Amino acid sequence: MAKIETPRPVRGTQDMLGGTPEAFAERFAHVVATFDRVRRLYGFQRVEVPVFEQTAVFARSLGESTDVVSKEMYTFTDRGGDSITLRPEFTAGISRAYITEGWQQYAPLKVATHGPLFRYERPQKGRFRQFHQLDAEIIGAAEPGADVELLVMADQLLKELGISEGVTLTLNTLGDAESREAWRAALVAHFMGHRDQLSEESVDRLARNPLRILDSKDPRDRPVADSAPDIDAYLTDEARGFFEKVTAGLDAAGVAWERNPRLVRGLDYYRHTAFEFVTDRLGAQGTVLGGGRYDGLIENLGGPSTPAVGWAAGIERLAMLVEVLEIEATELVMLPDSDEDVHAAIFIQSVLRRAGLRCDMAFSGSSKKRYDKAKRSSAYRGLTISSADTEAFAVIRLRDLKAGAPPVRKRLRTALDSAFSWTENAETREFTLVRKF
RNA sequence: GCGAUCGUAGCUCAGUCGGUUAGAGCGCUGGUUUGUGGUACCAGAGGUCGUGGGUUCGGAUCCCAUCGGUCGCCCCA
Repeated sequence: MAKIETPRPVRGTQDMLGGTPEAFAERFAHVVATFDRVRRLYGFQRVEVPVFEQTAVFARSLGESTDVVSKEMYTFTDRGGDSITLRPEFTAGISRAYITEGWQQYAPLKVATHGPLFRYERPQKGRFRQFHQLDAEIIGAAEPGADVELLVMADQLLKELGISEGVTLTLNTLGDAESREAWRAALVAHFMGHRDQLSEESVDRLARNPLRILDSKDPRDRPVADSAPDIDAYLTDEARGFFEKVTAGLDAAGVAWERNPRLVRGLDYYRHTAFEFVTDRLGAQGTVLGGGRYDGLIENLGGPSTPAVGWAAGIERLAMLVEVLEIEATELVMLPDSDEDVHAAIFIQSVLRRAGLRCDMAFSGSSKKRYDKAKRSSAYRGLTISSADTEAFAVIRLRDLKAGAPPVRKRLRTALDSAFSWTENAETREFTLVRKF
């Protein structure tokens, strides 16, 4: 018979198993749970949007011809002939829903979501083809207070995850449309003047995406990039005022921030505030949480001119930074003394579990093997279950397996009450159980 | 799309100037120890050395190709 070949996992996808020493699945869940708790503190409503959309949703919002759209999306034609794309981000889908579901009536809308996203990229540390993000958006608020609120929430989230140490909020303004155009023109002029000193890649960027030269990693570009003009001189009074209100709000909330005049965005719809929480603990992927104001996006999608601001954070990246969590250990492992006691053990275990105790029992094995297995596991205690000489249901006894296990005897007594009348021998500490019903 | 690096048991790895039957620890399976208890003892299963080709009397080991993982570049919504 031909050997069946197991299909390999798709490149850039991950499988996460809980209960392992790395506890990655637990850390992942912890990040999500913390986000869900914090977003409620700020009054962000949970929103659910589809995992796939018509390709146009992302193509229009991102700009038809960018690399991202042409090369880095999971796009396919479905059976009905429609072009469908797996969401590479949350913002476009939420914006589409804002328009098509009439959510304008709730503006300003504060929403949060999380889930899987898909990008056709080469995987590396902290980058996957299916990955997961937390997302928060405020739609329909033009005030800098919205930017502040999102940043304060992000700051609290990172603090509550215990990873704010070594993570810095870096902040910039891209100005309003007028400021941005003036700055862009000045940058192009500056880079044209030093064209011969730029890397080949940056010469290419000059035509495609000149702002991106500013945050180039190539050391050859740094002198020219560092001497390029900041946006400050090109800001309109309005744009400057907006940015000042954002930074003043952060100061008022006690959120630490750093100005990074080299922080830019690849897409044209960004206005005013752009920010990233960065760290050096994730290899080449420094950004842990990033976002900004995208006042032009909803209009790009055919909606009314609507101001909006939001951020997203990679759950895997956050999970890599949080401490390894203590895995919730089994409290009681059933240890039937012989095969005849297995059914009694099954019943007792079901009673204890209904009462909220974390119990487990091996599927097979002699009492010795069961004991060995329990001893090697992380379980706190064993519960031996043996037949009684009398007509009693069973005799049970607690056995410590780990030093420093949290007390359980009191809860055990209460749990037993629900199904047994029992006596506890003060000397041997054995419980003799008699079924109530 | 480009580059570097790594692929040996379920896991972590040893073995590689070419030479008997490819090893260890952990895990797994079975057994022994008549037991308030041991991180015991014994045995066993499990490998096309990623895949294909080449050089050679002989390849896990050298060469080429290919696939896959990891990390980086590009890109970063």
